[in-house]
Amino acid sequence: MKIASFNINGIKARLPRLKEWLAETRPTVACLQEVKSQDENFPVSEFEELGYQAIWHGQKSFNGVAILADGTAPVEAKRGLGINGPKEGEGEQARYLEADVNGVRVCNLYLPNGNPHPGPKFDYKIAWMKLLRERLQELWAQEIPTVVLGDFNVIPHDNDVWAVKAMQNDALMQPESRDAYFRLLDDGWTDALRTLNPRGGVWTYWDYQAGAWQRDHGFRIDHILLSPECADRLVAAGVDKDHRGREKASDHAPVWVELRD
DNA sequence: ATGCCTAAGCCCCTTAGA
Repeated sequence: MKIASFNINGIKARLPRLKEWLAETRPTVACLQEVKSQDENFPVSEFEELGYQAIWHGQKSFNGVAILADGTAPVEAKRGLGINGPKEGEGEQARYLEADVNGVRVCNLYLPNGNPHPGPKFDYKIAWMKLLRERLQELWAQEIPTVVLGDFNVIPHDNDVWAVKAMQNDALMQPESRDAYFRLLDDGWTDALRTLNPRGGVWTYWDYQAGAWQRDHGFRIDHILLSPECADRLVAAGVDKDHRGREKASDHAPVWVELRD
């Protein structure tokens, strides 16, 4: 089965490109981030026409996550990690959705960006990552075959970015962000793209600004982590890079893993 | 030191992204 993650940056603006990607690459499971739409506006019928069933956790203007499954209904297991946003009186942001599909637990996440650093948004990012780790430790203890994927907003290594200097003050590669990410890996999760591309140089994001795509000024922040049961089934992992270069593209490219059945 | 570019919502500019 193929499990994919795609930060679409607005489902309304991206719908033609998103449907095109689903039809061309036909993932078994597609996890979406930055849906940027309220629940009642989620275009579920558009996906049903393509043979996908879906669950979603929306929010007005920002954030929002969804899980699509080919020919079957994702069975929701958890919605949100139980942490409020960084603004006074703000409720929980729509950043986490977990479901079972074909015997695999899929954890779809849109991790807080954390800029500017330092500040309350960065503190929120680190707190969010701590709660994520606790949730993943629960799943680990239950020995559930699990895939954790999405926009982590963390550049793990220096060779995951086109120029370290350009990003060194950014929340995406602060030592605290990286430490929190590596604590997850130390718990035993396998970073699928890293495992198959240990020398780095694989990007999943290119900024809209300053000709970043044309200059290949990108970095890797969309990740797919595998529990041991899933890591044993890993046959391939990749980035659908050409989808970043199309008209009205997201600033992220889709990432995916292929697991043996 | 800042804008570069894009999306959404609401009012044509602001907020947020990374």
